[in-house]
Amino acid sequence: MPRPSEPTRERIVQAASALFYNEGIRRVSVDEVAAKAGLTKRTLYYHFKSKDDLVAAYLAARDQPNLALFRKWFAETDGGLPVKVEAIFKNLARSARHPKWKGCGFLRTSAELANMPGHPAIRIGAAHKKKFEDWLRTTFAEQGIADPLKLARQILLLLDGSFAVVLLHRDASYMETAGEAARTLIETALGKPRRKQG
Amino acid sequence: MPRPSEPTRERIVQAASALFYNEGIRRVSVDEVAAKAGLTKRTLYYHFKSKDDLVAAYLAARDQPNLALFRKWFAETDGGLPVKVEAIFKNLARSARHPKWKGCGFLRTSAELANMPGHPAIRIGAAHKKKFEDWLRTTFAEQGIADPLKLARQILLLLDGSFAVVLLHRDASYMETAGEAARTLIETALGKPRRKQG
DNA sequence: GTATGTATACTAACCAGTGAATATACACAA
DNA sequence: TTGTGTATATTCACTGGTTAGTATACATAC
Repeated sequence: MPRPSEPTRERIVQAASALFYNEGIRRVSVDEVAAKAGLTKRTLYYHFKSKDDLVAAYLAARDQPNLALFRKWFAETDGGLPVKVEAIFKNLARSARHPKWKGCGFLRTSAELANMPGHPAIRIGAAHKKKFEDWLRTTFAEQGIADPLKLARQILLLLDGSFAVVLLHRDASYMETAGEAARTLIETALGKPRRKQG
Repeated sequence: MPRPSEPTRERIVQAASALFYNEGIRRVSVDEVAAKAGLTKRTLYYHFKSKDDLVAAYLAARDQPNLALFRKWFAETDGGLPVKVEAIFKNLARSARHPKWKGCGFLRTSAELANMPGHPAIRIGAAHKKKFEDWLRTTFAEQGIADPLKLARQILLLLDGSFAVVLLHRDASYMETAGEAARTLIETALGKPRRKQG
């Protein structure tokens, strides 16, 4: 039965996403993705020209929803800039306590494919992180922060650090530690009255 | 020619380290490791009971030298606590600019094997990071920091974040950004006179 | 003459990608 | 209304290659 096409492609990406995120790229075979999507490998290769292409689609599908979530958490939190940013980390900690959580798909893919620097999936991951950084930088600039780019980069480092450390230790409390560090850095940049952290 | 034994085992670990770090765990076959070590796979399986065992040996061999390097960079830098810690990041930035640099072997392995939470390699990685954190915590405690554990965790987050971000973007300047953030956090914890970062 | 160490040759499974054929839906003609 | 061509979509069966791990035999040192 032809003529679905877009739904089919969507279904393949859904299946690929679940498998690649949970098991890793190289661990998952194209056959497994096809089986999970309920079709044959040959059909999958009709919609995607290679496994690399499928991996790229997996990450591309994560880009917008991920950023939207961060923006939502930021927007729905009442308070000043430090509090709103810290809220992102608190919400992330909640996600990370879910048993199926396995870190950041972009970072894990870039780690697994580190021997293929030009791989499309890595470019998509890099662009995703740049978008997040840009959003922070713009937000900080609007608040009159002196060096908004530097502060945005520092927050990004804390975010990605917490992804990596929480994945390694399976201890989501690091996510909250990162949030506190972010708050301290933002308060310092704002020139807020100093207050020993603790 | 029998009777070398320990040198042989060592040679295998050396070969495995180069390959696993450069190419990734699942990408590298046991045959490749054996070939690089100049012997057959069967001999390799005489010294290691499985590939997992070999992966564990690869990371175990990285543990001490890595920590020693951080301690060395810290010790050989003149100045206060913030400057000495920042020096670690500066030295790391220099390493990261080397073309063969591919991030932190512990983090990349934990990302690749995230679907096997009990894997020995992940436990070795977690223990390694704990050792680093413990060293920082002890050092901070000796300097009278109020909450040395929290600060040590924050620095660890920045360190591992910079590993991840620099690997993704291939831009070692993030390592220096992380160093500045570390300095800011330490100065804040020390109650130093506030100074807008920038 | 036995522990230790090494090599040859193999198994059984897996995997990315393809060749050839087929089925369906729809446009258009009769 | 009915037949027919064509692009779209799907399947079966296959290839050539790779992989972790092993059965068996052989060599060296002490």
